[in-house]
Amino acid sequence: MGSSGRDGRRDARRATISDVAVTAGVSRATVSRVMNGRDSVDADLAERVRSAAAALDYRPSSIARSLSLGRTQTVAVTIPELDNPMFQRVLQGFTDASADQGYRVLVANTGDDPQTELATAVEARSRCDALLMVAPRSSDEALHEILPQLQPAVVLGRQPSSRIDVSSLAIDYASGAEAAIDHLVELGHTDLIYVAGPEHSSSNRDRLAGLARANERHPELTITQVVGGAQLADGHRVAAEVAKSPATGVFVYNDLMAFGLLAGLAELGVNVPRDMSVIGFDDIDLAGYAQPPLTTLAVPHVSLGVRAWERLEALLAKREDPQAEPYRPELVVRASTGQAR
Amino acid sequence: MGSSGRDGRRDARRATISDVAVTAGVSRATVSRVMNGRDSVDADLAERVRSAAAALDYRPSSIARSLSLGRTQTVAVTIPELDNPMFQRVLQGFTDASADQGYRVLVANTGDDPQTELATAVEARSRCDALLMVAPRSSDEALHEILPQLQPAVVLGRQPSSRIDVSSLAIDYASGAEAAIDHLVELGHTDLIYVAGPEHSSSNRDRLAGLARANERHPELTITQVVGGAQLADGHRVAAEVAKSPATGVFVYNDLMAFGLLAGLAELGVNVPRDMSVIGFDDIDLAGYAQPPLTTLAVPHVSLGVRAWERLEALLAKREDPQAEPYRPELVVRASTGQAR
DNA sequence: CTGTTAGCGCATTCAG
DNA sequence: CTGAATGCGCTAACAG
Repeated sequence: MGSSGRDGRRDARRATISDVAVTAGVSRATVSRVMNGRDSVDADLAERVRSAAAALDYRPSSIARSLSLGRTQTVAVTIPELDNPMFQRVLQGFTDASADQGYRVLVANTGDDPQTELATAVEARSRCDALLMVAPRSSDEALHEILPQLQPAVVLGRQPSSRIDVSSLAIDYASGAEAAIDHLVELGHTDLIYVAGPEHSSSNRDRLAGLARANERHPELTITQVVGGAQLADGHRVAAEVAKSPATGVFVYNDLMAFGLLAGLAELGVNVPRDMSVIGFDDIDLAGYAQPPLTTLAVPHVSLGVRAWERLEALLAKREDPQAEPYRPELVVRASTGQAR
Repeated sequence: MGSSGRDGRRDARRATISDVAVTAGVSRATVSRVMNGRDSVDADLAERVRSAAAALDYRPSSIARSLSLGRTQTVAVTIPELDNPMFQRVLQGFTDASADQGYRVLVANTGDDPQTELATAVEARSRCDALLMVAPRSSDEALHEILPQLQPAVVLGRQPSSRIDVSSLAIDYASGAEAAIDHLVELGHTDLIYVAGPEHSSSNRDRLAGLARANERHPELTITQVVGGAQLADGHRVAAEVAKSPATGVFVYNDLMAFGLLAGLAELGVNVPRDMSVIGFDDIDLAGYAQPPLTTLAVPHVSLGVRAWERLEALLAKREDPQAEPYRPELVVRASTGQAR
């Protein structure tokens, strides 16, 4: 088995706890105790162990520890699109927060295929102590069926549409969309466009629900839907259609597309906000530096990542963690929206 | 040890290979062989094993496998700033490429402190089969000293300043900076500003070296350095200083700052490129949608991430992998640079 | 306080 | 082709 036989004295394999035990003249248990900072070890012995360990450049195998302890100090994160800046910010907050408590993060990009998402989640989870699913694409049913096996787990960015038995951290996209429309209404706009997000994404559906609610409260509104997407180019592509429309206000699925739209509108000579008010979603860093600075709905992705970790940590510690209310995006008014003429 | 005694028949612990062996009436070795797709197993037995496994919802413990096989199918990545979009793109390329070959990625955000960077790298590496260090901040000496213990490892975005005994994937920031200056010179600009990056970052030093070389070839140039940073806000903050300068061309450390600068300049009524030419670095997605679209030097971070994985994979397979030339950023001319008046 | 023993879950040599 | 035995490296009960 060992590729070098029993006595591989001169090969470069890492020293094991046994090696340290031998050279320190103690048992492996004692080495283990010293390495784990147990107090109940004679000072002399402890010192001998420490120097032996140093001499051999010994570092405990975390894999062996994992097997023995039954925990890995690692948490898995599944993300549908790792190229999405929003998800990356979540990852950032989550990674930093968990690192503070000695945990590492295993990332898995699930891609757009909902088929593989769950399989990936299961696999990634199996290597770790817990799981965070960011904005899962899978159906509610599939999710509910599999989540029990995945616990501790938390789901971020998905409305807990039925009674979901995992901790979930929702973002109230609907109320955000509603607030966007209300803002445009207050400015006197009545003919509106919604540049939609990915058709099957639940966050797009949520926004549509918000639009519907706003429309109920303001029956005089016209809200035309335009096929969008999620990327800069999608927003840019849509500019001509928006420009020729009689609408005076546009609510865009996300800031990225809003940026593309702003650029396209500028090329077409449409003045924002004079000729057209534009409002985005997310409040990415760049929003404040757009020309004109972009009015938008702020979603604090980094802090949501942090909160996701706090949830998970509570679960790991078997603490009760009260389900928080869905996060309501906050309106940030800048210069891309203005009074209707 | 087992918190439930020998016969925890009714607790929810995952089935182990032994459970499957018992219910299938075979040995654990046979189960192992079946699970790993060894052909040399009687079809009947194999079938019995498979159905037992299915019935018990058995999934092999990857931790136990790791210990037994001596490999984890996981690679570690250290990143100095996980909030840096460029590094995230590297991570994206790397994650997807490695996933294609059945590897998972463990991310570790090392933060700005070079002190902890190496310790983090060692710790993360110890859980994995290999390591990618993205743009390490540590000194060359420290790096050289520790890297041998970390192999297989590759370093991305750092000039192999002395003979470095790990695979490294360098980006030739210096030649990029030179190309930026040359571009401005060709447009007739002679009074130039460099909005500098983080003072101690090696990628900033590299750009400075490029500027020096360009200045040697064009002794008539004046290149004034302005204290910048790396973020949008830094670029914005610097706008006034740039605006009041007699310079007509600005080379900015990265696109993010260039964006901030563009916004600041617009607020001050400085027309780009008429009054001032601006050139960035990186070619982030947004660059083409800036107003005006940003001339910049393209660094293909995603593909660099992919190449980093290819390197690492070659190392893991003990294949020889020829050291490639440092990547030379490519000039992308858009509308933010123009003829000097 | 320290050493002995057993076991985490799996893969693999070696007999049979 | 199959099973028994052994080891991966570490931790934790249990004696002493």
